[in-house]
Amino acid sequence: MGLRPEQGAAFAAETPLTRKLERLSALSLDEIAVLDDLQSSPRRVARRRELVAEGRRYDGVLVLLSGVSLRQRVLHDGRRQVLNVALPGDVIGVPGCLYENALYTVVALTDCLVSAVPFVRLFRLFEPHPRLAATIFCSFSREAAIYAEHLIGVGRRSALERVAHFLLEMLTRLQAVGLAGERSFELPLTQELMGDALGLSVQYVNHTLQQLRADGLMSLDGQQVTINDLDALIALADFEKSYLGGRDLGPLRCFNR
Amino acid sequence: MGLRPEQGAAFAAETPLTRKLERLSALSLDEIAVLDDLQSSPRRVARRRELVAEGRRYDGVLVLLSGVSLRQRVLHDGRRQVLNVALPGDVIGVPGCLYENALYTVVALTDCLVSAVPFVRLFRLFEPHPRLAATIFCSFSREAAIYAEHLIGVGRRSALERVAHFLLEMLTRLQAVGLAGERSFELPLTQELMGDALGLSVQYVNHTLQQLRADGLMSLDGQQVTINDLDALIALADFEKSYLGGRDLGPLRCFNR
DNA sequence: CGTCGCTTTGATCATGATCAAGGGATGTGG
DNA sequence: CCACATCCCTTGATCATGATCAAAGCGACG
Repeated sequence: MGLRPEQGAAFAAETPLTRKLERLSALSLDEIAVLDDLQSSPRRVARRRELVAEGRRYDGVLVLLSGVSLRQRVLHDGRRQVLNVALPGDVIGVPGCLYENALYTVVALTDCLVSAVPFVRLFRLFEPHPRLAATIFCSFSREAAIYAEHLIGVGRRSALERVAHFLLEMLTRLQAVGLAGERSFELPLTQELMGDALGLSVQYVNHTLQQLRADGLMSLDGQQVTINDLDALIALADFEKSYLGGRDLGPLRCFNR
Repeated sequence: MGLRPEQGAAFAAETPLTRKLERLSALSLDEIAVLDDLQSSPRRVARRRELVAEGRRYDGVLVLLSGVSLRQRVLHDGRRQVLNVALPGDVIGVPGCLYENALYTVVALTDCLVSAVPFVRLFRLFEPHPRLAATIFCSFSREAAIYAEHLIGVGRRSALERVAHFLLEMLTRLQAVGLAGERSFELPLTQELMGDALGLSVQYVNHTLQQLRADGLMSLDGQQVTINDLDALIALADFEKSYLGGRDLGPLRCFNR
């Protein structure tokens, strides 16, 4: 569902991945065709199933076409850390699948549509499409920036700031793939999972959300989050969205000459 | 100092970077020559100077040849999060420099020797040396794994586990570039910086180190750390070193056929 | 010899965890 | 259609991990 709704459109960025990469640097029709080809023959994965299993070996990555999935690690005593939330357009398996044995588990939070891209196909882009390859590999490297930002949050932000930051990140990322409104979106995680992502207990996440609501910064109706005072929330969270996007991928400038 | 000590050696992995990449997959003499060339004309940077300034624009990355540097972010109110410790052989500027404006600051902890590698030169490797380019870009992507591991630590490990994990990571990484003994190394950070890396206060880091010493797991003499009971420390920290290395870079297998 | 940077110590405090339990929803099988 | 189960949110009480504040010791270095 939702896969290429406007099949007839002349040069629309059709898949979420194309859409995302387009935000980094303009793509040629040729490159878009290559990307589309990479995402052909998608596979359906049901809720709660594992997309990537820790310890297994993989020969490629997955592109998430629709749905939401979670990268996580469970420690021996059951404590869990959610490393990242993958939204449509995200690539699953970086960096976990770059190792002999996958480092993390990725589970489908909702039913997902994914397309497998073997490493061979990625590396074969080097020669005919160096610019596209560079764009893709830079976006892989940027993965690290999202983790770094989470690290800053978990390491040095208070619970309130963390939750606020998380909400802003979700809003921004969902907007980037057209899944959120101006100031509202549907929260894809339970409060327990938010806790596991933010290094907090369920109860404290709940408490914190109530605090944000009491302060009039946001409101919650079921899973529907509405940000009431965007500026105040941004100030509270010290949110700097540049790490999520940025118009022209800096390093790619050198292809323009 | 320490740069290419054995100039005459026939096929020694001479620079720390070559050494590191060699651990991922065997390099041809040709590829080693290219790497050496990338690292020619190093620049000296004094202690405390910034190698990368947050907000500035960069057109390449730096390879750290010798010395230690810190990637960090300072929040508006002065709280600091140390994101990573860069050791010889590490590439500085991923992912921070992949943005229009650098996301993080990198400061030299000791005097450093670095070599600048413009993005153009990296991308020019695609065509003549696809295998090498793949190795380099995969190692960039793996950067994310180190952050993810830190995230797990800061999010879900106790202070004791965190400090233990940090010590083990330093030991392993320093060994990889020949800067540590079997079970001892020189700690390149002050306790305050360790705190900023681990999301702890200075005093508590101190307290925790004393606890580890009292339990006979390690001993400390000035900056010299000695691990007394490696197995116990590994068990305590739930340390899984595969994220730091791993013999054959999984995705590169496809070049072998 | 004084100062600066770092470690150490101790006392007090607060953020956020844990434990325990109740309360809707939604779903499911009898 | 109802009993029951499950999943998730919510509330309150208590507890502990680790922060903060304050200050002293201790080299090294100019």
